[in-house]
Amino acid sequence: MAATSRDVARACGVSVATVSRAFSEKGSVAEPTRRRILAEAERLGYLPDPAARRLITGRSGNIGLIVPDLANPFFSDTAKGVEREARATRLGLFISDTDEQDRLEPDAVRRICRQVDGLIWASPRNADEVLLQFAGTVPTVLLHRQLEGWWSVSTDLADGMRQALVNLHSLGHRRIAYAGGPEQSWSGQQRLRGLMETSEELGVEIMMLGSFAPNSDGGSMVADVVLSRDVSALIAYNDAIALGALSRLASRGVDVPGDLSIISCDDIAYAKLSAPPLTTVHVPRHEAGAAAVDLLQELMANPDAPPVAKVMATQLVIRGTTAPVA
Amino acid sequence: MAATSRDVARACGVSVATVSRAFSEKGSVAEPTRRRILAEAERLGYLPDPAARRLITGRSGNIGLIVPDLANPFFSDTAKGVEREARATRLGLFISDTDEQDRLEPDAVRRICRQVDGLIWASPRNADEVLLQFAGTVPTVLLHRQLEGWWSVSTDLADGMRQALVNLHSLGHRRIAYAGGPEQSWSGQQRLRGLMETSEELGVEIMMLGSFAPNSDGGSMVADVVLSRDVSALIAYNDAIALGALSRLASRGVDVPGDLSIISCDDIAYAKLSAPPLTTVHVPRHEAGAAAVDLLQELMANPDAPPVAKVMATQLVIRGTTAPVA
DNA sequence: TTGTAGGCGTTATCAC
DNA sequence: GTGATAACGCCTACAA
Repeated sequence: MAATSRDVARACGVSVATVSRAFSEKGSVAEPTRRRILAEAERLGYLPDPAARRLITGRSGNIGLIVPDLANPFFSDTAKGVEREARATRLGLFISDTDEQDRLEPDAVRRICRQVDGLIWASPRNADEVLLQFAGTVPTVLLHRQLEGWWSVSTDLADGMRQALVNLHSLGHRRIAYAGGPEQSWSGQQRLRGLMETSEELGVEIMMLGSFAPNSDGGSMVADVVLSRDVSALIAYNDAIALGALSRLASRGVDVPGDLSIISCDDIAYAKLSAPPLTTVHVPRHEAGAAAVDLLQELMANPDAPPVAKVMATQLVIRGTTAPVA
Repeated sequence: MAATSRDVARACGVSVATVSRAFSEKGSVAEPTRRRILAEAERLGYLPDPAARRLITGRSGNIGLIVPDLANPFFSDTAKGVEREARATRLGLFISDTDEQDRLEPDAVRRICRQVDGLIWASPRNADEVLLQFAGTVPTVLLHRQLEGWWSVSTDLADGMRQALVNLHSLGHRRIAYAGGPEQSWSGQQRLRGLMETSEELGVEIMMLGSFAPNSDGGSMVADVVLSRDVSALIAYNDAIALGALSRLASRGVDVPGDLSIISCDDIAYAKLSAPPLTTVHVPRHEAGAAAVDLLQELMANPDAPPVAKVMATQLVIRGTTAPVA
């Protein structure tokens, strides 16, 4: 059995209250007494029980993170950013993965919210109403998504798409296709908005190829579809699709970027390792995750502050899958 | 403020004890009473407070996972397996990433162990002594590693290396190099053992290229080193190294597998998307993660049971980076 | 600066 | 089957 504050108190000849104060960092304890207590605690292996502490203070020192898929590099990088910042600020981290199933999210929130002081919720596709049902339950920062009245950290995908389109346009491309991802995706809508606005601006029309699974299998399908159309450039929803497409295109003997230029979105680690390396819109996932923790701390410290919606910049990274139009 | 058992009790005209029993699934409560309580609880939004429950029962319903790097696909796939199985068995999951720094692990364990009923610890490189110092602290299952007297789930990398070497040998390769990873790595030692035993068996000698960072940058270095040696095949520590090498080799105009065959280890998602796709030893990370949760549950249910060291099979997957020797 | 005492929300132990 | 009550380990007025 682990030592309790009583054990330490007895061993030091003080009361449990003094032991508690010695550990709460702010109660006033005579310096020699504190040192004696800390030493004795160390010797006995005593640390305050988080559950007991939580019961009375109402705070657990933990935060929660809900993501659709930890095995997806986009989200594992995000989670890493959250984890690192949480660790740096001495917060414990609870993680729940919902296996890309929106309907599991409410249960995940319910199961997690009593154990944490705040929640970071990456819900790319769930309906606003589902989120709203948890308003006020637990301090929450949305990640990779915005919602009126909520705290959030998102990335400027609309501008990312603008950069992509402007770049293709300046390379002379006029017949450009877009392969979209899941239709309900919030960030997908931002991409679309950026694409629409910019295509109007530039006076180019974009051929919509439809909605694809945001993974390499979806990418294979994209490759076959795009070859059936008369386009010189492709913008893909994300790197996974682009990598899948690239692989399929190679096996069909298509030269990238000679026959077709490709730009995608995310800039995951393997984007730079493909042949040729992907030109892609860098999305600062790690930084977004860390920022979400910072915002959450603000929110937890001041629950009545007006919501902050932080938007992080994206940046086109030009590599090997784009070239001037033939 | 959330409703408490007292609120529900009052609303139902019963005692808190009965409410508690209605939620503990096994206490005897008259069926109509239970239904009334559950309905009222639902209405009030009552759920037992996990902290209070933990304080008295001593169990939290949570488990912990410690991994070196969540952003590394090897570990994020592992974590995903853990998460999914934990969710399936209704266990909460605490995650701590140690940023590949062994010295952070003890602190991570200490901070996590009071909040969980059991721990899954992926420590590829830390010294046995560091682990032993936590013996008996909290039910623990080691992951991707074995240690005498401990519960563990690992994968048979020695056999994986045997399969790789036998395959290269049967393709006619005799001048074979090995690019290793971190030297203290437990799984690295298993790879080495498999390589040694099999090379002796087959009567081929293996050229040791040394120790490299297990990421794509390490792979670039491997590429340059291997080109300075007279070999026809390369075995790489993991896919990240192989992918980095492949990329570098392509830019140096080396034909894979024409000039050089490559086999690596792990079979991460992007292994099949490179050009050519990687021949690699499949390591069942997801399954290993899930198995660790199962084992941990056994251990938690019966802390005095003799330790189980589960070893999962690996399997060579032949794709495009290997060919008969020129 | 330190001690005393009450209570956080739940479960376990008894009676009834 | 149900109710009263004492823990669980800690924090926090309040008193000294």
